[in-house]
Amino acid sequence: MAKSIKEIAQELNVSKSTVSLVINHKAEQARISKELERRVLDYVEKVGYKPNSLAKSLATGRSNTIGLIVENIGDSFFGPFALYVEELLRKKNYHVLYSSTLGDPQNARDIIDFMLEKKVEGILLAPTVNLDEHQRKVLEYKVPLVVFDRNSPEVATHYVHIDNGESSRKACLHLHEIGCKNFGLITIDSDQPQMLARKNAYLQFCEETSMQARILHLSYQNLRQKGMASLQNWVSKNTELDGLFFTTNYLCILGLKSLRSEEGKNFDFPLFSFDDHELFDLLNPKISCIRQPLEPLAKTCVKVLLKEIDRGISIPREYVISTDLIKR
Amino acid sequence: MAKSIKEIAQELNVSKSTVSLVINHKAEQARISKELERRVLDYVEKVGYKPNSLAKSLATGRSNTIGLIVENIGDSFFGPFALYVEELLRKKNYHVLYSSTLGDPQNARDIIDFMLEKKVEGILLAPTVNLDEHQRKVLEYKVPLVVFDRNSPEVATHYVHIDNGESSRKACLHLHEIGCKNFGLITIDSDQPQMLARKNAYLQFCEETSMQARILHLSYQNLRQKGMASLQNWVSKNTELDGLFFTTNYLCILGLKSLRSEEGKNFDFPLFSFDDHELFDLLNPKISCIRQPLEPLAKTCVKVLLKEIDRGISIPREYVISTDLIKR
DNA sequence: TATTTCTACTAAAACGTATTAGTAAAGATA
DNA sequence: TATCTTTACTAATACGTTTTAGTAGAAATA
Repeated sequence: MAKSIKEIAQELNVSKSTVSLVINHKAEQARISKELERRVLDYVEKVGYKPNSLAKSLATGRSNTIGLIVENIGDSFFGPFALYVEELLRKKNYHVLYSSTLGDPQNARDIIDFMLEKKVEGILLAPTVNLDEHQRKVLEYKVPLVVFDRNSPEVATHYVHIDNGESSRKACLHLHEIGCKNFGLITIDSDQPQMLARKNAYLQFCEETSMQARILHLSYQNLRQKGMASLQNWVSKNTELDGLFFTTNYLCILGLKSLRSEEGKNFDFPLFSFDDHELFDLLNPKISCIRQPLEPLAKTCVKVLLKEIDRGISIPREYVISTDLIKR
Repeated sequence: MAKSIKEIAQELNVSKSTVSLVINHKAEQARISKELERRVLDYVEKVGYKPNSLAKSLATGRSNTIGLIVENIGDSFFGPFALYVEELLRKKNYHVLYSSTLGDPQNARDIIDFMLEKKVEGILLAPTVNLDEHQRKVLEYKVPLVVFDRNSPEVATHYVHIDNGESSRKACLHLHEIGCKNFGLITIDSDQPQMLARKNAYLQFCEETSMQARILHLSYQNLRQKGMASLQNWVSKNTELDGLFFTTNYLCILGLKSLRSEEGKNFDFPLFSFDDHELFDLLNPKISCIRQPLEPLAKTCVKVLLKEIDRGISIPREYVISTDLIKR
């Protein structure tokens, strides 16, 4: 069905080179006559020629594809983020090969390998833990790499992120201002740097204000099943609590669900979420939050990556995007 | 950095064929001696050989990639759906080249062309309107195509979907049962078949029960800006309304936001959404809904597509997945 | 008229792999 | 010892492009 340049050339009684040159708008520079150019162009149009991208990439070394590696394409942060990325890249004639790691380093490694094999021209990565080796590998292969959302301090890459510490501090101040003098922190039990930064800012705040630190660590594994129970348990034990700060929106949602399901026992203290959610402004209690501005985040990632691709790999830098405090 | 088979062969003083055969576990069938096999294997391991997928695909005709074309990877239906698809395909050693059409047929056509050029082995498509030609093109190119969520009746493809009419009818019956005798329908102003089916079932229901049909059509363009106003306006004009049926969840969310923002004027009739949402069970008023079971949907899509890829293109069939009515 | 320069192309090599037909050497058979 | 098999490989071709060096013929120059 799909004709190749070779076939087209035979059918037109010209050489493959001629056809290729014409197709790639190099007729003029290769001194192909206008007549022949037209003849080729018309025929190509007529048979509906579609280039074989694989062969093309093999010959040129360019795949026009970039890899996007997120934690979970289905969640309310990465999904919309991915959409922005795709839109921005579409304009530059790039396409996206994406994959979700689900936080599993082995998945992440497989994905990176696959993308290197596919000869993506650059990779946009939200790393899992234990991914240093593979990030170095990408760099060794001279494939531009931009890391976002979190990073490994041990690997020197371009890194686009929000200021987690500062944002977390803003959150604490806000809670304090509206009267919470004993709010607790609910976070995920992992050493993802961005989570640690959020937690540390809270700890620091506690120290400064002499507030007692109350932290619940939940594990990402079977969060749905075990998380709710431990959260309920923890809250009912810590009766002095007068506010909750969730270090990410899915924890906040979990919190809402578990606290809600305890009928009767209506808690009435403020909840705060790191990361907004489409429906947070419809809920009561009202949920204030830190919002990561997705579009600037995506724009910066794409801009930095494309620059690396165009101009060659440069000295790694950090790009900090400031967050918004949404009071509700 | 990345060594090729050719280089490896030279460095080992053997032929390219030998290296290739060993790498592809065909040493035995090609009667390569165990010793040489080991030698090659060790060396390949040592230099960290990574095959060039492009060259490989060019030679074998297999890309191990499938294309996934959705409307919006960032939304709460397609995002999680995509995650399921990816997971299922990962197990079969396939990867995903995805793209969002945003409902724009021209985007969709570009995406399809790109995927054909990339030699994806199959395409999973949620079509936009006016995409018949390009769907036929995919079929002409002998690339397996499975369409989901919506289809064009004019093109014969495998089609995985829920029964929109029947589900919509279930929704109407539910609303009727809980006492709504005058509920209206809010839908999108487009001729997407699944939306039409939902609307038609409502109309049919109206006829059967002699309920007056009240329908508001909103346009997808600048929904966010204009939609809220027209919705508020419509609801306040139709004072007899005692329930609202939204034909999709983003409309329902829009509805919630616009109705909510009218302070004071608290409406207290039931809302029903076609498509669930992560947070619907946390809202009040409680939102009942039709839930499309994402996992079965994704499983069926993937299964059908892989079968087509394996066994060759077969006569198009429809696969209907039944929905759940979630009462809240 | 002999040489140079243009014109309008084409031949050939390259990208990195898979695959099939072929082959030299050793071993088995008669 | 002459022929057939088997062993252990390799040479050659193909996949579909891009790109560079080359070339035959015409036109211009000397």
